Parts: sequence; structure tokens; C-alpha cells
Amino acid sequence: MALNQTFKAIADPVRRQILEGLKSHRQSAGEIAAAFQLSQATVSYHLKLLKAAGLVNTTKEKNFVYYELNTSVFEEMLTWIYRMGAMGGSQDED
Amino acid sequence: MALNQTFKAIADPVRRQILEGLKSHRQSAGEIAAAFQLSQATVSYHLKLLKAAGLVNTTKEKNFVYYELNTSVFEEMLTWIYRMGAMGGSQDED
DNA sequence: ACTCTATTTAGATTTTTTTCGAAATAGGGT
DNA sequence: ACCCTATTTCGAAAAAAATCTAAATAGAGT
Repeated sequence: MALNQTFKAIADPVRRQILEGLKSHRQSAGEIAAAFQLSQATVSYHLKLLKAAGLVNTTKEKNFVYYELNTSVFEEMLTWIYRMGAMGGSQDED
Repeated sequence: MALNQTFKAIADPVRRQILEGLKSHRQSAGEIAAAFQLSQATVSYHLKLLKAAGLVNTTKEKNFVYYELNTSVFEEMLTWIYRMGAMGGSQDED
């Protein structure tokens, strides 16, 4: 199950912030790193995990590597959460 | 933000399994622990994190402590994910 | 081919999380 | 009061994750 990887990826506040920064527009690794008080290497490590989890896609352009959101992976998570019974209403037991 | 705690709680496979076991009916700490090959102390630790995250509620009865799901906390997560753009369709940029 | 810039990888260290066994707590029942 | 069962807390050890600096890679432009 790749779900575990997804949940783990999303569990870190730095990685969630990266994803949030990617919501409106893609960003290069450098731009992303600039938003944090962490070394570029550390941010690169987080980026690698996000990519491995399928949460972002990359495009290479010139020397730059652009990262963009891949929302499709969120749906698995959504499904898991829904299955737990979190559909906003009050559903009865059967 | 308590969201961080929630995401962290959900990130561990043992804890997710505990929640899944609680989907249909409440369980005592002992019953929960019996489903894992972990010491009772370890399971108790996971239970504590789930409780701290608000994902479960407890009721004391006799010597037993019963755990049950609290689905309301899931909604915050749901909201976060939705905000990331994961609403199943293809929403355009503004 | 050389150099510059952007990014990733390597190796080591620190921090956080998970785990255990043993001891402590709590609430009955006798 | 004592014992029994269920659960939690404590303190330490092991495992996993995050972080850093320095070195490696990659691609462009000259």
C-alpha cells in the first residue's frame, strides 16, 4: 500500500508547507528552498520524499527542476478518511 | 494548529489499524492490544497519541478503558486536503 | 573543454519516534 | 485490608527521520 508513504509524507509540517506553496503555481527547487530556513540539501530531501509519494511531479528545464502538485494522489487519502466515517453527516450503524 | 498532531497520528500504520478496528465498535485497551504483536505498553502509547490528537474518546468502565472513534476530527484533515485541490474534478486556475 | 549555476547525493550527526520490561496506578470483588 | 485484573507511566534502548556540510552531478553558455 502506497497510502502509508502518502500519509508519512503529509505528516511533516515542512512538506505540507511545500505543498501549500505549490498550490497556485509550480516552483523550482531553489525557490522552494528559499522559503525555509533549512539548507538546500534538506529541502531537497523533503522534495524527494514528496516525489516518491507521488504528491509532486517534476519537470526539468535548463538547470532548474520545477515541482508541481499532483492532486490525484490525495484522493486515496480522501477515500481512507471517508471510509473511517468522516462524511460530515451522522451516518448510522447498519 | 492541531492539524499537525492529527496528521502525525494518522501517519503511523499501527495507529491507522487501531482506528480501523474501532470503526464498527468500541474496544477496550486490552482488546486493541491483543490485535498486535506489540507489548501492551506500546499499544498504550499509541492510544495516548490518538487520544491527544482527538481521534478517539475514552470511557472508563469497571477496570476497562473503552476507546471509540471520534470522526469529527477527520473533517479538519478533509478540509486541508480539499484546499489542496483534491476535489476529484479538474478545477481551473483563477 | 571550462566555468557557472542549480540541484542532488553522500556520510555523519542530532532529534524524534517507537519499542520494551518493570514498576506504578486504579478500580473492583472478597 | 488484600488480591486480582486492566491499564498506564517510567526509564532506557533501538530504530527511523531530519538535518547539516561537503562533494558530486548535470546542463548551459562561452
